[in-house]
Amino acid sequence: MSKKLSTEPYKGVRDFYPEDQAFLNALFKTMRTFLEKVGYVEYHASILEPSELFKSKGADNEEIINEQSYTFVDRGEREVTLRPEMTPTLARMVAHKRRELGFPLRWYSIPNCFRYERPQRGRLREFWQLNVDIFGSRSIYADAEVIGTAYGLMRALGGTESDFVIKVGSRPAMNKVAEDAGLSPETTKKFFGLLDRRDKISKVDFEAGLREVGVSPAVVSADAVPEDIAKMIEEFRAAGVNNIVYDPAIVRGFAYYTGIVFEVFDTHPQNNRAVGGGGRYDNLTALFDDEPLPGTGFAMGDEALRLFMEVRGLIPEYVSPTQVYVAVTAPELALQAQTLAGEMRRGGVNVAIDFGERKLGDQIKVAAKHKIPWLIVVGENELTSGEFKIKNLASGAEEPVQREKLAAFFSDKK
RNA sequence: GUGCCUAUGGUGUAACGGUUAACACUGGAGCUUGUGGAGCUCUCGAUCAGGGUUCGAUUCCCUGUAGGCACCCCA
Repeated sequence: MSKKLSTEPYKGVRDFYPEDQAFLNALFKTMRTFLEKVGYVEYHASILEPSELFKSKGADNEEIINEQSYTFVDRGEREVTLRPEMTPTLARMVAHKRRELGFPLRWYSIPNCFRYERPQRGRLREFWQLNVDIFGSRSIYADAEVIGTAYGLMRALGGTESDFVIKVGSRPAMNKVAEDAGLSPETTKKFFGLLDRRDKISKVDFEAGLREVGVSPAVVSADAVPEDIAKMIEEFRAAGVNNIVYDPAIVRGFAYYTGIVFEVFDTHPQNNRAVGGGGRYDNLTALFDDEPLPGTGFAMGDEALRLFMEVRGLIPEYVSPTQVYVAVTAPELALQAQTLAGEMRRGGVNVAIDFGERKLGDQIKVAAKHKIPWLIVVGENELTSGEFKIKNLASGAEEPVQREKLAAFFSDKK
């Protein structure tokens, strides 16, 4: 006997069974509805990009491309990469048509991305990542809008203000701290790395590290709020948004950010993690042309959001998109059941039928197992009388309905 | 890349180093001849791989593999 294949999915990627896919779809639907309400439009692109797109962001990122991406050579000797993030693609698309797009531009996308790394809780090799960006504005109100949009989305997903906190930091402010302290580029890098790690090390170690690089702990305290951020936080307060705070340790790695940066943190004790983050970048299209195009935006991962919702019971119970299951009392009636299903479908109802190969009890079982809310039995009696009993599988209640009124019965029960 | 933990049917668990690896759920078949999504009967199905210790290994040891978690990194 030959060795059978494993039924496990490839390392770090997920199978989406109908219930999983239903959740993902619902999550995306909430995202789309909310973002389109506040003026964003959706774009998309291929998952494949030439590798060089991800290589040129800066010397520091060489390693990321070589070791943490899916890169291979195609049959035409081109080096290609499965996108590990969407921003370079976005920059490419915007730069490609910048003369005809019209700014400010509000775009969003929900791409799947791949990163070659060891999977762990909340971090997988394939993930979907909402990307929200505004191009063509230097206004701090664009930054504020992006932060407010992240806030609004968290609320739209069912989060309350105590469920998450948005920590806002400032690259320029920290650059100035480094400059005032007379730090060399290497020491500045060390300083930023220290800031990034602050929440993972003790306060004593953090402050000792600061003194080591030559920065006073006082200037990186949460009390030393940069003026523009203080004003922004105050304006959010006035608008009734109270969980946005200044945090000097938010610097977002060594990425392309040049201005305000922020991260959305889950406050649940068992789920203390960033669910997303972003900030301002003013030089992104520099890869493609000479005229700088400012932008600001953020990204959120599907798995981090799912965990956020899961620990709070915000994930709704699955119900099949199929509204009605048509059971038949004998195989010979399958065609009649098809006809009936067709009538209901024309009336806008989602209907699946059984082929009558198994007993009525088993057919009911299948409908219940598939979480289909309603059941209709097609038998000789019903076909003759034209009256069908509609069974609610959740409550067990039954209700007689005339054949021609079936579709109407369900039309208000979506 | 580093460290820690885990590995028994499809799923969740059980088995002091000692009979034929047990139980529940799920799946399949049947009975109850159209409301029985229940009940009853039957049934398919597992010790990750390779070494070692032992009279005897699911159990102890080693290696490998896989998975999980944390670190590194996090675009």
